Amino acid sequence: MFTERFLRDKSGVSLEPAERDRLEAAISEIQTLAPRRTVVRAGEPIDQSTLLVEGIMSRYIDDRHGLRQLVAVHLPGDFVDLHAYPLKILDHDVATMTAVTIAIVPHAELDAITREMPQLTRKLWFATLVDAAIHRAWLFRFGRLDAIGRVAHFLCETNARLVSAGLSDGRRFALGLTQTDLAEICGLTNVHVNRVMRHLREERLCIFRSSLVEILDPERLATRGQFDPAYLYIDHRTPAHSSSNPRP
Amino acid sequence: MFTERFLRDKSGVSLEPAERDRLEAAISEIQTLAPRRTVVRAGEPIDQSTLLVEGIMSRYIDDRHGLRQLVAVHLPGDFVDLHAYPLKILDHDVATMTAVTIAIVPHAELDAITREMPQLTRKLWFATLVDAAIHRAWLFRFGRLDAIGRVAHFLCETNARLVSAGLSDGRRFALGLTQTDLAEICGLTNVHVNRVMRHLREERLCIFRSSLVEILDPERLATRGQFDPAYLYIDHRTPAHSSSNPRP
DNA sequence: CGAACGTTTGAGATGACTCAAGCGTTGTGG
DNA sequence: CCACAACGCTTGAGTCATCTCAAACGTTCG
Repeated sequence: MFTERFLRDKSGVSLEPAERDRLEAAISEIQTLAPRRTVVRAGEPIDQSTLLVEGIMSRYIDDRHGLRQLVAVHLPGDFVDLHAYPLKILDHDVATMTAVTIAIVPHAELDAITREMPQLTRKLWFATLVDAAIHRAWLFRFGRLDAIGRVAHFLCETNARLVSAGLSDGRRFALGLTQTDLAEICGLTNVHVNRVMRHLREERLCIFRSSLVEILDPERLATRGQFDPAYLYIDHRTPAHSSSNPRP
Repeated sequence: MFTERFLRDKSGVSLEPAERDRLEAAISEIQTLAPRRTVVRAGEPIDQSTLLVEGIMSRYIDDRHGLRQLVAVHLPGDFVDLHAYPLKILDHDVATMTAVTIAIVPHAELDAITREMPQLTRKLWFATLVDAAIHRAWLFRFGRLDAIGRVAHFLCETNARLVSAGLSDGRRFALGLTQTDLAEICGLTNVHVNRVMRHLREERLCIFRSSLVEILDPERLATRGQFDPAYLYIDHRTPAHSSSNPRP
């Protein structure tokens, strides 16, 4: 079940069995890719989209000097470039951050789905709009938070999303990123991210060492990052995930 | 024709006459609203969306202390909160910036459209994704540009969008915003925006006085703001707009 | 063992902020 | 029709968060 985590726990739009089957059937191929590979370039027409099964991917925009600004980080269960289906050409690049497993969905299959299953179409639309809501949260992060707040906000967001994917227990999760990655995500320098991490550690809010994030005080970390998870549209009526165990 | 400017010149998705008629028929009401009124609050369920006919609207997220971060500015022709149709609840507030004329579209009408007109549905989906692309451009602006670059980028973007709406000739356009509005948009203080505007004036790049923006050197302004209009998905095969003439 | 990569720390530079005050324009009520 | 209040624009001075540059240290892996 490659689509197992897609739209899991999203309020009011979790997939019906028939819809999930249809989406599974739309997958043309499963691939594994190495870390730090660009898989889609801005401006190139594309006729398929990528569902992330395992690993972390990113979307970024290069500036004139080749410095990249990350505009999204994708976790297992995300339909990374589903928006390429209506758009056909992307305004940004897509890359792997870690090694990943992805499922390829041809746009021709999505054409069929939009013709035949308007309810499922609306749920796919919904999924792209949650990504847009995350963009807005990132705008808030950039515009209103200082360096410590930005990192705190990102860690809270990632934790909430991984809990929803069944990959965090709410306090500890694996995150195969470097401090330099964190810097690109938060619009800071790696040097300053390092100082921020030291601060979070000394304040007993959060520890990030050797790809393991440990949130010591979720409450205070969320307050420091002014984090309110409403924009993730996670349905809290269905509590945790007993299906797949969280991995440390 | 209240939908006249909606999706105008968007590459590959301009509306067929039948689609435009259907959308016009979906409008339940036309309203005019005063400047600086909040019209939708985050977290409140909504069952209708707003097409902006005239004026400027904004979307924003409040921080803990009530300071707002703008996450979008909407111009005539924008379907301001179409994303509320799949999402049902918004993660941000929606407000008028100037006096506006809006067209209300009930979600029940959009339900009918998604059932009956998959092509039009895909175009509505497309419209929400262009908004997301603009979010990404804003993230780039915040993460990679200094104060002068941010303002330059925003002015270039607004110019391009207004040209597409037939409301700018590419060099001069009316923009009923204050320097404080510009500061909220660009994540700066109004004091600093004032210094930025002086710089742009002295460099003969752009003048903004009494609600009139005059771009003196579009080329250099775009360079200064690292502005590349690709993310707006405007179709450049159809040249300028002879106002509301039908196109071949 | 050496090379590549990531983390850590220090010192100095700087872009944007805060606070404060003055000026110009517009609209309104006496 | 004037006075004044409200609002937006402009400028100055001092502060601070983050950046840049630089160097050292730790870890992993071929």
